[in-house]
Order: sequence, then C-alpha cells, then structure tokens
Amino acid sequence: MPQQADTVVTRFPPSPTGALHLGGARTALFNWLYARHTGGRFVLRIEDTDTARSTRESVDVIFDALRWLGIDWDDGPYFQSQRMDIYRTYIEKLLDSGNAYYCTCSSERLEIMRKEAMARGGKPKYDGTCRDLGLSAAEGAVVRFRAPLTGATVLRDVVKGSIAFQNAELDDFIIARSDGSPTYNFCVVVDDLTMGINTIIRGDDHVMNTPKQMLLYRALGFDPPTYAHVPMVLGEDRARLSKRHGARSVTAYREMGFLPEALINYLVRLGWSHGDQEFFTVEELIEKFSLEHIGKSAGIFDPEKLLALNQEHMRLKPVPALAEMLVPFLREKGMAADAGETLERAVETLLPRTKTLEEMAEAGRFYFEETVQYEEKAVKKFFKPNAAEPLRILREKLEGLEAFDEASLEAAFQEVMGETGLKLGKIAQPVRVALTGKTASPGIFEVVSIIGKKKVLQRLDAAIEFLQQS
RNA sequence: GGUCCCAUCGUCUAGCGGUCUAGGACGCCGGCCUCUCACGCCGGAAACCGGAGUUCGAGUCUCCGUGGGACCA
Repeated sequence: MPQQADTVVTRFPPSPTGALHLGGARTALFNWLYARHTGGRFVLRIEDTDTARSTRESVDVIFDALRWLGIDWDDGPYFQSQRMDIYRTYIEKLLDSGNAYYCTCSSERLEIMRKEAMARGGKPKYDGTCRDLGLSAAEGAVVRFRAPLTGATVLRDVVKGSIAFQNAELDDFIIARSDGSPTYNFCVVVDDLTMGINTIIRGDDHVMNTPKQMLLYRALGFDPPTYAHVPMVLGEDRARLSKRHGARSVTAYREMGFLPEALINYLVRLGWSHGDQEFFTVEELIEKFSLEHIGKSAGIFDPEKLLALNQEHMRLKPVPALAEMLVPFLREKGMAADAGETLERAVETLLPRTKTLEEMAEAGRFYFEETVQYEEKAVKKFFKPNAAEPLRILREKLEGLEAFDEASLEAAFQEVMGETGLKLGKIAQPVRVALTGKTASPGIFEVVSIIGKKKVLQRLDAAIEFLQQS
C-alpha cells in the first residue's frame, strides 16, 4: 500500500488479554490524535500471537472501549495471528541475506551458559556457537538474528532525545522459535514495515526493545521509523498502573458515569501540555496535540482531577444530551425515568452538585422514585415537633396554587413566612426533608416545582403524618 | 545484578540562561454569596532532590550522588 512520503501513519497494537486499561487508552489517544492532527492515518492491529492469553472477548471489549472514546481507525484491525505467512516470508529474507541463521544449541546448554555468566557477574547472552556454522533448517532449530558485535545503535527519540545502545550489549536474539513461530520484536517490525507505519508512539517500557527493532529494520533494508516513547502512567502507589489498582479499565470508567471527552481530556493532559490550558474539547486536542510537548517523566493517575474535569465536561454538554445519557444510570438503579422536559430540568439542578452521571442518578432519586426514605440525621435535625405546623400551612397554600413555577412557589413560601414569622431556612429545611428525605438538595423552589404538585402534596401529607406519630 | 530512562507545590504541569521574590490546574485551608448542599467569586498555605562545576548570571547547561521507574534475566 503506497504512502505519501510525508503522511504520518501511526498505530495502536493492543494485546487482547484483558480490558483496555487507562495506560493503553492514553497510548491509543496519542497515536490517534497525532494522526488526526497531521491529517495522517491511524492503524489498529491486534497482537494476539499469545494464544494462551488472547481472547475474543478481550478483542470485543477493546473495540467497544475505543468506539466509546470516539477513537476510529483508518486501517485494520489486523490480527497478527492471521499474518504468519508474512512473518515466515520475512524470516526467509533475513536467512537468505545472511542476517539470520539457524541455531541448534539445546536449551539445556544455553541455560547452563546463562547461569555461569550470571555467576561470573556477566550478562547472559548467546555465545554465538552457531553463528557461523551455516546450519540449515533442522528439527528443533531456532532462527537467530545476526546482530552486530560492535558499534552502537542510536535511537533519536522525539520525546527522550538521543539514546545510544552499545551493540555489544545485545546478542543474537531469536526471531523464530523451534516451532517456527516468530517472536515479538520481529513481528512488530514486520507489521510496522508492511503496514507503512512511520511514527511509533508507545509506552517507554518499550525503549529497550527499540535497538533490536531498529537493527531488524536495517537488516531488512529499511530505515527505522520515528519513535516517540511516552512515559508510563503510575498508580497512587507510584507503581505502574495495572489490575492491582482496581477498576482501571476504560469500560469501568464508563460504568462509573464518566464522559468519554473528560477521560480523554484527563488522559492526554497526563503527560502532555499546552501551556497552562487544562480543559480541552476533543476538537481542540486534535488541533493542538503535538509530540514536542510530551513530558519525560512518569505521571501518577489522579482520580480527583479526573472527577473535576468530568464535572466541567458535563456542564459543557447540552442538557438534553446529558439527560439522555443519564437514563441508563437511572434505570440501573431501578428508577423509571424517561427523557423529557422534567428529566432535563432535574438534570440542570443536579449539574452543579454532581461529578459523574452515576452520582447524578443517585442524587436525583427523590425526583424519580415514588416515595422518599427519610435519612435518620435529617429526621433528627429538622423533623422537630414544631415542624408540622409550617408544613401544614404550606400544604394548604400549595394546594390552592394554580401555577407551580418557581416564582409562584417563592411567593407562597413568603406567605408562610409572614404567617408563621419563621425565616425561610426554618421552613425550607423541613420541606426539603419531606420531599427529598435529605438535608441537602437543589434549591427548594426548584425541587418543589420539578417534583410537581401532586407528589409534593402527597409527600407533605406523609411528612405531617410522620411527625404526628413521632 | 546488567542496561536504559526520569527528577519543579501532595498530584498533573508551565518554565526551552537573566522577565522566577517560580505561573496555572486538581486537592487542601479561610472568607463571601446563601433556604441546605453544591456552583460561583475572593484570598491563603504549598515545589525547583543533594553536591560540585560552567557562566557576569542556573529551575533552565555538565558531572557525581541520592531517589524513583522500565527492560532483560
């Protein structure tokens, strides 16, 4: 597939051995954003050669997570497991050109050698026994890459700068196992080469693989691509983010009620910056993302900041859209809610006080459930014996009210204040408990208005009765 | 153990030799607003890992140390 020489082609190559984790999502994001920013192409490749750990379910979960994030790909998905013939061809090429050779050293002997080297404090590398024997294919033989013995391989990393690796440190690594299966570094190079990848953005846990891969490119007659190794994402314990850190998959965040744009914003900002700007829409990221501003040091994942950003993104979202997104969370909690004006009004009042859709659904229970449960501390604090009277007066006023808009309601409350001599707070709090069961909620006029006359009267009656019985 | 990388407030970061008495954001603390809780607004505490050098001048360059991390086994 011919490429414009100046077209950026990036890729994301997850292993389908589990969910898409935040670190992987960030890598995918960097590659995707860079491709979009430059008007290039983004390729998706599934590295499923580890058949023991790869599963079809993981592939689906990863696709699902990428789609939810809005990350689309221009090419692929390719599956390494379906490309064995291609790897075979390239192994033959290296064999033919003398850049690789068969090795029949027994694993037992190599193991002994390795242990001895370690005992002497040396590095456990292949001693080159078969390097110049000119062996041909044989049962149990592996294929090794003929690596240079001297000199250095210099990686000019876009984010890390120049890193020199002494070739003497490398050894003749295996590119095909005795059963003919190609090894990781080899597959990656063949894939990237044949897929036209020219910009590799990946976690810096791959820097040590890079010299081997660069050598492979050259042996195959090509120049290595541009590399950008981005720092790791660590957990609060400063260890690399993993399953040990709990629910850290993209899917888990979706279920916790985060917006994809917020997760994207947070993940990209972790390690990349654009001056002082913290808030970005996806469009802005595509416009502004660049490799030059990726930092060099690892970052610690901060759930608090993600939360803050999520709230900000929620507030930027059109209310009808947000309301629609909230419905599944409401249903999940057993509330029957339909999209509509009431739901939208409820969302507006909940917006300043919740940071995720999940929180919003929880905080909005009283809007959607038939009856309210009084919180113990709310009863204790505001359902004093003298609370019944203002409630009763208010109930009568509201019953006679035609309009249930906030202004009319405020006027009604004013009347109750006048008749009882109580301040608004003294009246609003018991009413709040009666209507929401809690001590904290959106503004009382909003709550009354949205819940509606019928339910409000029912709840006030229930509260009055409750007060009489206690 | 070997090789490699990294190092600014608790966290994410700005900073690309002088504009740094180091800026922003999250979090934290205090205040204002107020029917509660939030939101919002105002204010505050909080960092250049240590040591040598280079330079007229170093958060910014070099080296060493220390501390983290990655990879290989």
